[in-house]
Amino acid sequence: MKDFFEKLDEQKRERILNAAIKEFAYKKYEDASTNNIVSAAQIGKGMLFHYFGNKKNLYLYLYRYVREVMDKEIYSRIDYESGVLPIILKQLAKYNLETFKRHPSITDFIAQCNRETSPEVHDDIQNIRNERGVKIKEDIIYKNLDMKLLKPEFREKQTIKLIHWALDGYISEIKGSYNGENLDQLPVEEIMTDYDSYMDIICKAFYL
Amino acid sequence: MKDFFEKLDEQKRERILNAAIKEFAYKKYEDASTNNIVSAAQIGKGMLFHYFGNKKNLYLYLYRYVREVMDKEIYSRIDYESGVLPIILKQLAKYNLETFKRHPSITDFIAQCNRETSPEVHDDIQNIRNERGVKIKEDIIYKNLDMKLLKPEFREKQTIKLIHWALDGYISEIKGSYNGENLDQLPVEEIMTDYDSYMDIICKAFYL
DNA sequence: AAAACAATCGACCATCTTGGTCTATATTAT
DNA sequence: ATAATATAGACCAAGATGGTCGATTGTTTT
Repeated sequence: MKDFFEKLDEQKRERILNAAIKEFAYKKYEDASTNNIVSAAQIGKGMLFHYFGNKKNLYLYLYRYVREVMDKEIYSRIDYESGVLPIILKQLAKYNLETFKRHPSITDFIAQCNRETSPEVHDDIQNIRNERGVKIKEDIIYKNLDMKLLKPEFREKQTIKLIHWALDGYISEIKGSYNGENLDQLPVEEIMTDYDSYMDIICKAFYL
Repeated sequence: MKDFFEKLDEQKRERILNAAIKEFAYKKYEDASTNNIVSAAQIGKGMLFHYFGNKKNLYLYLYRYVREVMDKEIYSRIDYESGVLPIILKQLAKYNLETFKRHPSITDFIAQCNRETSPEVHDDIQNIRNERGVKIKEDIIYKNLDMKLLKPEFREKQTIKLIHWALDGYISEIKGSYNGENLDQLPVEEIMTDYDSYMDIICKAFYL
């Protein structure tokens, strides 16, 4: 059934994926409209149901898909060895932006899924979530940090949180400013250069 | 017409306001449902239209209302004199939390209004917005800062942004964790004590 | 070229939701 | 008791919903 979908050429497949992810990202399951999806994806209505059978299947397919993307494109690529938070966060930021470029609404979609309470899909999401242990980003980061690299007066968990919030702030601003159009030309390398200068300030302030 | 509404006892009035603000906060104007509002506010459907005439009037009334609240309860109370960013941000944070307590979705509602593209209300919002000059929070803050209070090596705009993001991060986390229930017991004073300890770290790191 | 097969569209369906109305009932004031 | 006001929710036409299906187009296979 979904074989039909997976055999589509990449362009069309991603058009459908992104249209659907976007629709589900900003509405609860029940409010999301398959009509909006097909019209944004520029396909006939019949096709969506030919590929996925029904709304619920589509939704669960998307959830599995984005989880896999996040895992493969981001989390599994992080190198925690340095023990320096800004270095770890920079990797996260970079891979995150690259994924954002392909699937702009992916983060919001996942957040929406986690909030989802619709009885029709709630349990299924929980099940998929538990299939593989949920990688809780923050826990993994915190466990791999070397606090001795911080200046002595800053060796507290609160410092870690502040650094996290500060550097995430920059990425959020970038994402916010690219809401909409020219996304395929998002200059990741350039952004990472700016990221470095923020990182330098943080390191100068908190690290030895 | 809306006199009827304003003469309601406070409890009911705020129930209606919050139900409506919440409904409009997370959906575009066209997707927001007056049915959801009346059922959340526990009033009959007729009443909503008795008070506001129609959906659009309700929406614009809300927008005027929240703008006034934000102005009166937050922006106009800030004292910029110290020129020290964390001190200014702390005031913002405190007043913000108090407002959040009364109207949990107010910030999201305003954000949604600013994004709003529905032709039926877009222009009206812009007009209300321009009635009084928009106070752009960040501009006012930046203009009143005394950079000489920072350690010399940190006297850059980037430092300011980092501090801003970092401290806003704490407030966002608090707001996120109180999503839903026990909001009337949100311990603002206690939170501000924690805020102080984050503030201290920032000051120790960046200020003389 | 014909026939067989697959991919695609969008009109169509019953059902539900929408913003808004209006009548019938409570409640209050006189 | 009467008049005036406040309230609820059944009801309406219009539109949107998830899902179906016959018709059409495009691509192979013969």
